[in-house]
Amino acid sequence: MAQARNVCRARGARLTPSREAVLQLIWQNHKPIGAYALIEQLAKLNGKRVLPPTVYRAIDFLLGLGLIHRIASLNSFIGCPFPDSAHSDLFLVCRACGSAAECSAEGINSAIAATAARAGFTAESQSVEILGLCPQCNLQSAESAE
Amino acid sequence: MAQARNVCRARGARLTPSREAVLQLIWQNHKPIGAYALIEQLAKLNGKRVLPPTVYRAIDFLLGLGLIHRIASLNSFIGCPFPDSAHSDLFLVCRACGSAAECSAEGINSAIAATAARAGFTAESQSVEILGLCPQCNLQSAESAE
DNA sequence: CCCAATAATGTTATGTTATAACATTTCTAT
DNA sequence: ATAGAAATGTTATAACATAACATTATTGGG
Repeated sequence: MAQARNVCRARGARLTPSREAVLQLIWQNHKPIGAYALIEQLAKLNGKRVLPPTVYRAIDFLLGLGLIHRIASLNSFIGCPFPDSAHSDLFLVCRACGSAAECSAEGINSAIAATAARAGFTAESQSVEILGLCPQCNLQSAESAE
Repeated sequence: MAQARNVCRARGARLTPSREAVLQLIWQNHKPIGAYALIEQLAKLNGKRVLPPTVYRAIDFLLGLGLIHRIASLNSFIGCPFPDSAHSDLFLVCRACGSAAECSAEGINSAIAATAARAGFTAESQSVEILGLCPQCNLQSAESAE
């Protein structure tokens, strides 16, 4: 959270209470969480109802700063573990437990850059999501299959 | 379309008229198209109203056979140009014109496989979408900036 | 300090995407 | 012909997201 404050200060952005609350909730979850689940949790915390624009605005703000990421294939959001450094925007999404691990993978990014360049395409951002089984769930499914 | 029929025959699946109609529409569009746009077009073709489950079922069927792909970042669907061969599921999505070009990029797939393996993750499918400007739109934006 | 400009939030309404659940029809193989 | 399976029709609603405008809070210039 201190890190988040630094990022905001560096960019002249205001980490207001409601934005911070959304960031907290997303960070506490170690899995991607949907906007409406955030709405519910926020309503419970605040003791009053919370409307969609409230959280979507906070989400947009946090996405813009790179403090969270959107997992397009799940319509949900997850905290970014390295908000200051450049990152790959690459996720290993487990279909069993719903986790989404962000990976740094230089090889992939350079391969993507090369592919885009070859096609004459100017890459601006990317969404790379690998769906499968995380190590834990993989073990479990192997056990249950015995 | 003959190709589509072959794929179906090979898999013992039935390319019924409504599935074929949806496939046609997706193929005719050279850009990703959303489910509700398909519903409209299909209704116009058929001269009667079409309900969501109808197209979503066709979409699921076609996705299952690899005849179309889902572009997660756009909630829309596009035809697969190489339905029989293995493919990368990698798209160059233009934010200006909305096109989505499917790329074969061996380097990326091997890099992804290596990253997943290193993390002990079993990859099953992937969604790799590069957002940016396609060559045509790139030129145009360069011109208009002069 | 006050005020105007800007930024953020509140509020109402609605748009867009997707699926659950169950009824009916069509197809297939015997 | 007929039972079982596959596909489609139908109703309803769930889940995700934003437009548009009103109000409040913040900040910087005077």
